[in-house]
Amino acid sequence: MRLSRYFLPILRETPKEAEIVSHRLALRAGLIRQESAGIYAWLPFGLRVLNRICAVIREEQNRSGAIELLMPTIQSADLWRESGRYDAYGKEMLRITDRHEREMLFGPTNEEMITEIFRGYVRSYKSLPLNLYHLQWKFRDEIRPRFGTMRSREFLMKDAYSFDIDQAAARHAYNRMFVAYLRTFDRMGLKSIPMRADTGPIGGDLSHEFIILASTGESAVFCHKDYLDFAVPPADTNFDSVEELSTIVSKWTSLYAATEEMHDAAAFAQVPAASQVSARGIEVGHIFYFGTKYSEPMRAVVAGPDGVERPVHMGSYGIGPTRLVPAIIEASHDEAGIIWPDAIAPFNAAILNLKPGDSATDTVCGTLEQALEARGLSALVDDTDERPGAKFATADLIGLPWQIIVGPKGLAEGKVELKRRATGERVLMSPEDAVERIAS
RNA sequence: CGGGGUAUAGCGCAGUCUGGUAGCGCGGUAGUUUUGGGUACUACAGGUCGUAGGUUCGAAUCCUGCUACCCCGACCA
Repeated sequence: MRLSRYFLPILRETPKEAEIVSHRLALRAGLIRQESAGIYAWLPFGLRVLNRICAVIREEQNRSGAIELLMPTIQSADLWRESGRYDAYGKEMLRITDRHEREMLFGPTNEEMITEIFRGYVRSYKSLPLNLYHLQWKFRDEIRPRFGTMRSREFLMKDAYSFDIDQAAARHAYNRMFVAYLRTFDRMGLKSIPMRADTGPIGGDLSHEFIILASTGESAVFCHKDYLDFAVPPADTNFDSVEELSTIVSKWTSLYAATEEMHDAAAFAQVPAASQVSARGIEVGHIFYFGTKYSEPMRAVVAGPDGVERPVHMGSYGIGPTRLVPAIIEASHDEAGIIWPDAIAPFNAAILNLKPGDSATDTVCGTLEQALEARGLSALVDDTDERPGAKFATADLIGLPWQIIVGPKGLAEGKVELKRRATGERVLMSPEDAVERIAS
């Protein structure tokens, strides 16, 4: 992709409304544009990041055995009356009346709808376990949205819903998601810590928030520092093995870790002082087991081996991709701009043509782009008329993991300069070697 | 919802106190210049001063209502 033909509105100055670094950088690097309070348009560059985050989430959800579907954003109020949440949810729910005066709502979550779908088809324990998920826009009319897409009213959520015959089976479903979440955040370069959490209005008695530490986090968190060095479960983890997963989950819940609401100062005091981490955190995922809270009132029942019908045991599991974008920026940036982790970078490399119009630099830039694409990698070629200094500043701001600097000076010796954004390391090498290095 | 702010060109701001018909920097366009860390110069384009009403010969400026947005708090799958 040539930058001169792309749509990347970069801001040199910081819009005054942006208080935290991820919000500032998301605006300056042309990722998002605010349209109303808590409502954002995703510009092309930001959308590429969002899509890559969703791709990682899908891979790990699928690996764990979950199955993707897609439910609508607009739901019927009647459905929510069945669970009793239509009145309970309060002003945070955006209620809509259609032309026939039917009461509708913009979904803040989908427990009711997925339960309705489930009960329409599933009758037997033989169809279980089942975990269905989707990635869909949600709307919660937050009292005060803030920090860009960190807490927005309209946001994208991956929400998964598990169905099992009993509590023991549901526990395994919970563990599947637990492990999938550890892997998902790790792949995005984030150190997530599962913390015992309040279940809130969703109910249930087993819940963990996945928190990443960040000074701008919205909640105070307390944990044992060893969590930061725990090894994340590998890709070949057997998600069907009850024992294997429960061993992993036991390990990851063995040490103290709690959010402010669940904090137990006495228990935390038992942690050696040198290992106590008292910090702020961003919630990037939240998982719940809530048993039959919805299946009972909504009559989602399945027959067991004994022929007796019983309410299905459920859990729900959320990740906010539109919150992950700022969370990743908070965790990975420097003075000059964003530093995208390789797994979710909008392009793999920036190719800086320091002298567009020069046949040598033009040719090498074109060759590099094609060579990268042949390897399944993407590149953004800066072919604009800017000064080299401006191009360096732009490349650092938008934070692609690699920069290939192509100028007449280096080409005189047949070399380009390869810069790693994260470390700032710059090495002169042949164009072929640069491609090789990025692909490896 | 309580408290505190803001609204003037795409972005950041001055001008408002003391009313006289709008300005600076960045950005944009054209050109000259420069060419490995945000180059310099010249010219040009771009604003119903959030909105509705009032006072006045005259309102960005004074008064009143409204709206939007931001910050703190409470709130928060």
